[in-house]
Amino acid sequence: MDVTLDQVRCFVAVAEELHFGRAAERLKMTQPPLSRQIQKLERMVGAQLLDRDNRRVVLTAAGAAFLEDCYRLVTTLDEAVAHARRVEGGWAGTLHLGFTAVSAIGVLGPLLGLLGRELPSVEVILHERVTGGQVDGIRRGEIDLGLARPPFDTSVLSSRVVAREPLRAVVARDHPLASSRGPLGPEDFDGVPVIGYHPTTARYFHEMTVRFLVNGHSRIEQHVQQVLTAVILVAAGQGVAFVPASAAALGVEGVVFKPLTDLGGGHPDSEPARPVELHAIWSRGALTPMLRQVLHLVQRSAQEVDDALGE
Amino acid sequence: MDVTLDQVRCFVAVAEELHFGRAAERLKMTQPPLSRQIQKLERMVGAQLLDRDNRRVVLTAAGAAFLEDCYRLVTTLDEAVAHARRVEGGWAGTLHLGFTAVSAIGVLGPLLGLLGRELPSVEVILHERVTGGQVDGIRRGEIDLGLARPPFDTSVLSSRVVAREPLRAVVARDHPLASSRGPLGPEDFDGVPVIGYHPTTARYFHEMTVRFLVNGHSRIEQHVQQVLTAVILVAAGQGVAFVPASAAALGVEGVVFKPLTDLGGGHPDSEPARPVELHAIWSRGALTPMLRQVLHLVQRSAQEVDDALGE
DNA sequence: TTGCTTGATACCGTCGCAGCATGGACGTCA
DNA sequence: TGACGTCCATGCTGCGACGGTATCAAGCAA
Repeated sequence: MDVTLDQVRCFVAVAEELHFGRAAERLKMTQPPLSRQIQKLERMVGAQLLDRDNRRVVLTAAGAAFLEDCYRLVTTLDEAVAHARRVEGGWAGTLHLGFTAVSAIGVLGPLLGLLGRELPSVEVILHERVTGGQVDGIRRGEIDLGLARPPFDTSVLSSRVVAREPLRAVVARDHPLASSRGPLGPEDFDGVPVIGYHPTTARYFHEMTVRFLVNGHSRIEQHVQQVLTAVILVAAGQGVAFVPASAAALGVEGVVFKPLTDLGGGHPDSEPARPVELHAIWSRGALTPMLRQVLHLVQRSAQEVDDALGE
Repeated sequence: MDVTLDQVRCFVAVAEELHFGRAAERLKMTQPPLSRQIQKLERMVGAQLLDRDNRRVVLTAAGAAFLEDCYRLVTTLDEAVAHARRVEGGWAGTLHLGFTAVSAIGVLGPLLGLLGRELPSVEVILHERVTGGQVDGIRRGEIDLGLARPPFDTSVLSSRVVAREPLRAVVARDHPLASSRGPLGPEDFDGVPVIGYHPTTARYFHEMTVRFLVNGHSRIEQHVQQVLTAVILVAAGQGVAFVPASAAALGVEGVVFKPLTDLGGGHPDSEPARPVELHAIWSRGALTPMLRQVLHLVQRSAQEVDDALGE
């Protein structure tokens, strides 16, 4: 046979009361079965835990040591149950969060702050990957939630817009366009060398660049994979590039960010003024309670960032 | 109702096998009651721990978290049982060890070393007290084992000789007796001022001094309580004193230790050559398993010290 | 379709546990 | 000193919980 938690609870009661009658009362039972449980426990443990004659009950050294461990035992159990409930409710656990190196600027920071405040028992593990890598990670179960750019395979992924921001042109500080007034249109870049993006690994910005320049006569000369690379090449005098407004936060020296005329013809529900979208993505059907919790916070975080920008 | 350890064990088995049939086999039971136990556990915990359809079983996030805690739980229980057994056998626990400041020199060190090696799970708490204080401590349960000088109240205390050593005379380096040859007898101290001990608080050395000097004509001029004090007074030129041979280890400068002629008429079973006895004492009837273990080591330790001295 | 696997359910027998009554040892009080 | 009270242990009994057998239902394979 084996030691039972009931026996442990009985022992704790008796050890604290040092009196079988009162202990039985506390356990809402009668004294005889309590005596038997203690006897059985002592037999299982293989040590005399209580020294008792007909007059008094005292803990043996072994009993005192065992009592300490019993406290730890019941505490551990209570915590285990509470923890399981919290995890089930999404209030605790581990969140594997994917994000893109530059694109999440201005979103990831506030989100992590909010997570730390609102879900302190959730451990966040960050995975910096490009959009494609995040999609693979989600499919393999390595990532629970990603922050990435469309488009996604909506048959296996669910998504939600987290942030929209304007598209900007980056030009070197000594470039003629740097001193222009007002928003720039596609025609302003006629004949200007443009740093473009890789059509597959940076598909989103590639298409956005192409869409902006449609019907124009500029020359797309490079195919970088990251926004940061594009900005650095601009600073090096290699041409101009189109980047999300938040790229200004990268702090690259020697470049200026210029507004653009609104981009038409994007997704039907996109805002022309802020066409660059960041989405939260997760495995369709794997909307765990924790993901639900986190998505609420993602929305709140995006809202707060929006409000701050609106001021 | 309440969570049972059996349910926990069932859950661990299923969570590890991810298969009710195999888990049941491992638990030496059939599958239906196992299913019921898991259901009941989930009801008790208040969270779904296993996601199962008719084809496969997977842990939920809550289940994975709970599993970790379950491991801790059973480990804690096993350790608690093992610990209780060790304590009962005297292999672990806490030992309150009393000793006298100077008298235990040469005994306490080796004993503590041996305890640390042989009973590493026994925590030793030292209590430096004079013999009387140790006796009180034992009576109050504050001390388990004392290292003290006779006589004791043998109706409540058991004792065992731990060490015997010669009595020596301490004299200042520039004292006439310092350069004498051979053992000194009582007559050598005729007319010499002798530092004596307090008749009640240092009864043992008081009586030993008086017994040695019986029929002599020396003057006992002080009544110190500790051996160390006596040696220091000797160094200060206040006279000579009688101390255990191990007092040489105190390292007081400016004194020399001189052998004495054998002391007759001590206890019937005492050795005249080594009349100063150190006893281990404990509460009669409170010979716990741990005390038994420790007493063995005390004997071994004394034996080793004796052997070392004999070389 | 049949057959196999696997978890859930129904039903039943048995074992264990709790409760009741009592015993036995010890202290207390008149 | 004997009657009484206290307190833990033990014997006995009834019930409830648990495990086993049989079966079902769902999904996959050939």
